[in-house]
Amino acid sequence: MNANRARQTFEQLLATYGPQAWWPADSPFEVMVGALLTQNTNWRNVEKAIANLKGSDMLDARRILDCERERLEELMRPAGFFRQKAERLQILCAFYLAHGGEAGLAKRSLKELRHELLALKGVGPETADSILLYALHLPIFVVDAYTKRIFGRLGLLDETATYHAVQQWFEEKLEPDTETFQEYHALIVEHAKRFCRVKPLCTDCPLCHDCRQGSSGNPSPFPPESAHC
DNA sequence: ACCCAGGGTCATA
DNA sequence: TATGACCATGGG
Repeated sequence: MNANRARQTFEQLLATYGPQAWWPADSPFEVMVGALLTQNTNWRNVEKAIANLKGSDMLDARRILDCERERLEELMRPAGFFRQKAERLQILCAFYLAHGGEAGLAKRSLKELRHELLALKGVGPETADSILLYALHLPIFVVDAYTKRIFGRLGLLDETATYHAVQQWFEEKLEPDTETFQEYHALIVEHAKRFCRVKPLCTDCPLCHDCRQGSSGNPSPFPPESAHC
C-alpha cells in the first residue's frame, strides 16, 4: 500500500494544481540555458537574463560562444553568479554545437548523454536531468531541494538521502514515462513554492495530514500521522 | 536587516 | 565521504 505513494501523490498534486505545461521556454536550447541559469536562483531573475539574451538576439549557441565574456556577463547579470554562469554557459554551448545541436543530441542514449553532461563544468545531476527530461524529452526523474523537502517532511524519504537514492525511489515506483516525469517535477515545484518553503506554511496544504484533518471530513488516504508540511 | 531561490565546484579533514 | 566557503542578484 505504501508502494503507490509516489503515484498517489502525483495524482493528488495533478488534481489540485492541474497540468503545469513545463518547461517554460520556446525551444530546447532555451531550456538548456534556463536549466543552467536557474541554479540556486529565483526563476524571475532567470527570466530577466533570458529576456536580455533574446533582446540582443543572443539566445543562440554559436553567438553565445563567440560572444565576449564581459558582454555575456552583463546580459546574464540578473540571474546571479553571472561570472561563473557565463563561463559555464559557453562550455555548455560548445558541447551543444560539438554534438550537432538538438538533432545530434537526439541520436544518443540517455545514459551516454547523462554521463557527458555531468562531465561538463557547471552541470550537476539536477541540471543534467532537467536538460535530459525537458530539452531532450528523455524519461529521467528530476530531483531538487523541494523534492527532498516535501517527501522528507511527509515521512516518505530520508531528507539526507542522496540525489541518486531519491531519484531511484521515484523511478522504481513509476513507469518510465517522459510526460509523467515532466509533470511530476513541475507539480513538486509549484506545490513547494506555495506550501513547502524553508519556513513551513502549514495552512490548508493539500498533501499535509495535519492540515487535512480540519478541512473536511473526508477520510485521508494518507496514513502517516507524522506527516506535516 | 535578514532569508531565500527550480545548484555546483573546490578545498580541506 | 563529508562538511564548508564561495559564487551574486533581486524579491519578500
